[in-house]
Amino acid sequence: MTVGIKDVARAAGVAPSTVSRALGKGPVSADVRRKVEAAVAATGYRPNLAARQLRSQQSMTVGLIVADIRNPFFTQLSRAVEDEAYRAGMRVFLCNTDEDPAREAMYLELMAEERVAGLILAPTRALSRSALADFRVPVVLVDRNLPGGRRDAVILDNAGATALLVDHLIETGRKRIAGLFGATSATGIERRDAFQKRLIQHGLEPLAATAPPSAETGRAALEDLLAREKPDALVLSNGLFVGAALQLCRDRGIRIPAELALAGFDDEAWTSLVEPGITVIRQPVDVFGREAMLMLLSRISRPDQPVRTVTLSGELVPRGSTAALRRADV
Amino acid sequence: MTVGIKDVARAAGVAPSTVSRALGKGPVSADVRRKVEAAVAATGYRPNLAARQLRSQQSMTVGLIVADIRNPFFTQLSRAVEDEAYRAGMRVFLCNTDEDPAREAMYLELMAEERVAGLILAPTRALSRSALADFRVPVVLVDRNLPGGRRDAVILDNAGATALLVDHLIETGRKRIAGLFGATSATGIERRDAFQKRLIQHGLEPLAATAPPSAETGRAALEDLLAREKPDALVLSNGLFVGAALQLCRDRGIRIPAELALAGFDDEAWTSLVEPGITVIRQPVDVFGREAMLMLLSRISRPDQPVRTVTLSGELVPRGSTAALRRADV
DNA sequence: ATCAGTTGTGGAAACGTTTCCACCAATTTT
DNA sequence: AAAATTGGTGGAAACGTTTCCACAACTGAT
Repeated sequence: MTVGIKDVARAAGVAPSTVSRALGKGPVSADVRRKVEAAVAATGYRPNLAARQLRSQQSMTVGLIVADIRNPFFTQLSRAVEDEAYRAGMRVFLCNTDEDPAREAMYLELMAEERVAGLILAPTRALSRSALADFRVPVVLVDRNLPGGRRDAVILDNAGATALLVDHLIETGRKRIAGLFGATSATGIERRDAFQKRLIQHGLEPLAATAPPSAETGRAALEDLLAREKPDALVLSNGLFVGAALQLCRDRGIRIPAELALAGFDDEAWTSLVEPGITVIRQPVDVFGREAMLMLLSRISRPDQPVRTVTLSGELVPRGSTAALRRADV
Repeated sequence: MTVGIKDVARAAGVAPSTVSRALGKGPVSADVRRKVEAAVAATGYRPNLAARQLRSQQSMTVGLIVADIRNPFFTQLSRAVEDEAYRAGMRVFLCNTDEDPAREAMYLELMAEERVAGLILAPTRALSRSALADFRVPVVLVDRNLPGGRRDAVILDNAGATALLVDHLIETGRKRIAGLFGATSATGIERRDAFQKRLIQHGLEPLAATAPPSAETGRAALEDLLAREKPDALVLSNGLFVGAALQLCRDRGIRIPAELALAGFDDEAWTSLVEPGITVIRQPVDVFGREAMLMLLSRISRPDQPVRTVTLSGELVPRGSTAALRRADV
């Protein structure tokens, strides 16, 4: 039925092993190579990846497990990873956990069974230590680090970026600054901690809350936060929350930036399309992806090299949502 | 080094074939099943998917090839497909062509070599007929059909949805309606044709242009269209173009809807956050994904069943960007 | 009590490659 | 001129499973 390497060998009048070498990198005469290529074209032969992988005991695919495929950060990241993988002649197996630890565990297991060459992972906070510990394949963490720092990782300088946001809000005259942070990621927690620390340094009260990263839970947490704390500024730890906050303001008729300033993470396209534009931290997403893939390739080729952590800086993009207060607005 | 089924067999005191049956569905005694499970836990055994697939000649993974992973339509689609696949005990191998026919051809080839059980595909218009013709695995097209209609497909009623948009603009008083459509997809072309046909039916001049689906090319085409045709309404065939059009209006100070009405496809979250909200066609994206996966499973189980095409309807979501013109605005 | 059927088990072949080994011929070195 | 190296090739083993086959030990029907 399906045409295998033996059929090609027969068609070319050589041995199967010779076909394998001609298609791979082994030394073959120009004459044989020509004949084999002709036979491949004639038979419509396609190598069976499973057989190849089984015998050669190595795979050309790497896994990429992201927490939320709908988040533009992760889609852009996966594109960048894929581009770099393509450049290195590798394929990417993309999986989406939806911030669900059970699903994350399942995909981790799957990757192990696939015997992927390596894995790039944006872990949930609930990722059990052991699940990764008995994982023999090279792993690079991206966007989210794990306590212990025993793995290669490429992450944002969350403390620095959060401080940029807080300082900016204080400079523009805000005094009651509240923040909502993602509960399921190390990133969200790091940003919250940095937020609290920085506000205390400024002698202000840190009004922080966390929520699971969905539009509904975010909105509920925000409603609670606004009612309880009456803030004059809001910091949001991801693009989803920024959207939820803006929607809430629209529904309630809360004026931005006069009544409430808005600032957050992730420079999604629409943040500059709304009125006023939203002040955000822009992350070098493509660099995240590229760097993670290169790091993984390097770890694959030399498994025992020392662990590295690459920290990238975010950039403050000030827009109308945090414009300085004029006398008239106060 | 790596623990195989033989090691488990030895640990459990049974034959490898018995382990295989215990882990699979073959008949085994409760006693043996218990022993095997204990041995698996003790040895940390993980089945080798490549070996399993090679021997059993069947794969539990399906491929999903989308044209642009950054487009929310496709990310939401892939989530829906994945959910449904998960429910059926299958995995999804997600690939992104970036609307590039060369890349599409490469991934098609890859899927064939992977021997996937089936493939869901959003093809570019440039997809060569032959590339798919000598493709033996079951294929379901999604979002974009191919001429000939010889494949299962689940698509939008593009003509109907476009007519909804055009009629709505005419009802709200627009006379010079221009449209920009994606050049790389069958979908874009179908929408353009329906656009032109409907306008002609109304006795109006169809001002249509096409462009490759990127923010830059879209913007350039829009600038040209505005300068040349001086339209009072704009129809955009995808979310990317809607964003580009809005950005252009912002930059030029063009007032919406007074000077120019905006309406398009894809109900992305931000279209209700901007002022005014954008009138759009909402597509049942989750249904697309679910339906495509079910269709694929059905085709896999009965390869010779007749070809089906499922056509879904879009829903008009009228917002401020196409508000009726008041006297004062004219 | 014999026969047919079922259930549980082990041994061995098979899936489609790559790679090891052996070999030969042609070259280069001693 | 013999020895050593090199380039090219074929044969066969190996990768880790599943599945086919054979067989034994039961079950229930004749």
